[in-house]
Amino acid sequence: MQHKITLLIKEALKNLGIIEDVSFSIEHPADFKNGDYSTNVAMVAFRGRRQFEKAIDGDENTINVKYGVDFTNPHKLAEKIKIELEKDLPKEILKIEVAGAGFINFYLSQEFFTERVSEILNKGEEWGKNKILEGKKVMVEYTDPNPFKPFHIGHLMANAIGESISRVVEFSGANIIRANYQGDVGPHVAKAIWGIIHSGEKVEGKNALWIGECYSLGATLYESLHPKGVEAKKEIEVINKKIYDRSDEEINKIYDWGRKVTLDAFEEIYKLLGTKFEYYFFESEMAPIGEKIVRENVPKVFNESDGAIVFHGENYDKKLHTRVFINSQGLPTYEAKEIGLALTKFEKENPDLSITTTAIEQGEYMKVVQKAISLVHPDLESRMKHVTHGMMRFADGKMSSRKGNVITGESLLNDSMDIVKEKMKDSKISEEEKRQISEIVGVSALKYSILRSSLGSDIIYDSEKSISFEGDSGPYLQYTTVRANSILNKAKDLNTDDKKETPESVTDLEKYLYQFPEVVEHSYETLQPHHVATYLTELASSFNTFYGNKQILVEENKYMDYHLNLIKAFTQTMKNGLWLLGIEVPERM
RNA sequence: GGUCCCGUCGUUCAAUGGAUAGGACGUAACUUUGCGGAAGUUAUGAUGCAGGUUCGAUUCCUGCCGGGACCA
Repeated sequence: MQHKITLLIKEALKNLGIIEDVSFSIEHPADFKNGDYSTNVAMVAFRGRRQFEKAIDGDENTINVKYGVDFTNPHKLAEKIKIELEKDLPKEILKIEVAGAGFINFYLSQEFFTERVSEILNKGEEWGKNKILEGKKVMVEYTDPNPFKPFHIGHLMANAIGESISRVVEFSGANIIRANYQGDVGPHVAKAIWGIIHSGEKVEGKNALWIGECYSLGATLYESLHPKGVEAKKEIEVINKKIYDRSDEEINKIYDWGRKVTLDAFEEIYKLLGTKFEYYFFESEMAPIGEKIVRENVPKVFNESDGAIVFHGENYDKKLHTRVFINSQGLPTYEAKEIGLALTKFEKENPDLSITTTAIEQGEYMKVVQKAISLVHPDLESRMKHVTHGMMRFADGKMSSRKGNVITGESLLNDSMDIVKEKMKDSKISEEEKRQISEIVGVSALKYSILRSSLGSDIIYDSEKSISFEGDSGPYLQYTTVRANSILNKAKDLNTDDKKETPESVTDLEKYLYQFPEVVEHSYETLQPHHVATYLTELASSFNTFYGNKQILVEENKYMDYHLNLIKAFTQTMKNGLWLLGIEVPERM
């Protein structure tokens, strides 16, 4: 429709003799009373003429030759364009009005909206998809928790965002490959193993939570200046070496056990969250690959410096800085491993686009690493994208897994699910179904609270406020959809043969519904899932208003057939949209 | 100290350079013989400060103030 209006306007401009190339825009006004589409063409043309006037010092004759039409302000020009447009209006456009500073507003006809409702019902699960990335392969890396450390709410945040981005990209026609990158070697593992050994307990039957506590113990002592801490630090460094060369039988055993236990625990959480990864990359595997690439590219890209190998980012872009890729002990750093990872992704799947999502604090680091990669492989530069998200923070400061003041993802999920159970305590639903519903709704509350705001901003963790079940929330969207489905179920056996009239007025519900594909596209272009979240909330709200104003299932409703189709179109759109956020819709709640 | 990001109702979050800056929470009223009240309706209330560009600036530019990230 937007395209059609663009052509109409271009035609009108031509007929008016405006030969200047006017780059106007067409958008949906924020307020429906200003029409369904709106263009600023008159204002842009006016500005164009003003600039033209300045350039030629106001020679009236020349101006009017160039513009073919005389106008003293945008509003007057808009009126002229309007009259031109009205000479041949297509049936989808009901009327045109000029308003404000010179906007030309298009009001679509009831027929247009009725057709959209049918289109939604025909497309079903395909509704909202586009073909921008048809035939393309896109790899998305996200979550990235570390074995031997707790899966904290930051990982929960990363997972919700990465999963939603994956789905939005998938709706744009791409073949999606989900990847997870995990640090299975390094000081944090040594700290955890030190903690396990010094707990004096047997590992049999112990879980990931316990390993997390052992890690916290080791990490705290490692940083302590107390004699005990100094001693622990030495021991941890010894363990760290032994993990690398696998020279100690007992440590190998603990390592293999702990790695499996924590990874299995992560898998439980992924299942609950609805994520399934195709690839798991590990730092231990990326280290030798990255090291080799770095050493091969000295001195072309990397340089030796005091026994280490570094990359001088500032030589290429003054916004970058120097980072160490192989340290003075000859060991590859995170940077080297990151190079190994990036190239492994391209070697395994050769994606057209490789998206990496990390916390915002990795932003500067990734810029340097990606510059280094693009110097080694110039063809990959345009195929790598880095998306950052904010942190989960306590109201009084930063959350740190190193200090142990973390909220685990599991406990937050449990809290959220408990609130749902509490809300359902008086309902007659069976305990088993209540458990299932509490999972779906609890996860939704959490995911929505993460996905509702634009990426990059922090989320302040407050146990009272961060999980919301009313108003602007995941459960609100689910509840509204469930209610709509409930009407459809009740209407199944009703005969609507004599209730097939089409109403003359169009509600906000229809006006939101047809915009869904545009929202998906916008969300892909910006890689920002919150556009979908915001849209769904507006859509659900418009349904609730509709629901409050209309009696659907009453004998007098001669529009019943159309209303039921409209509700079907609504539930379909909600279902598709919530899927993009990684949220399911329960049967009832 | 350098580079980058961010300052919007009391709180939390929106707004491709557009129209009266929009939701949610909170607060104050109201709506249930009407299909699910986790809902709806109404009221309340904000662009850090000072300039600049523009027909038009929350958005772009400059300076200042305040917060954060990375680097040193």
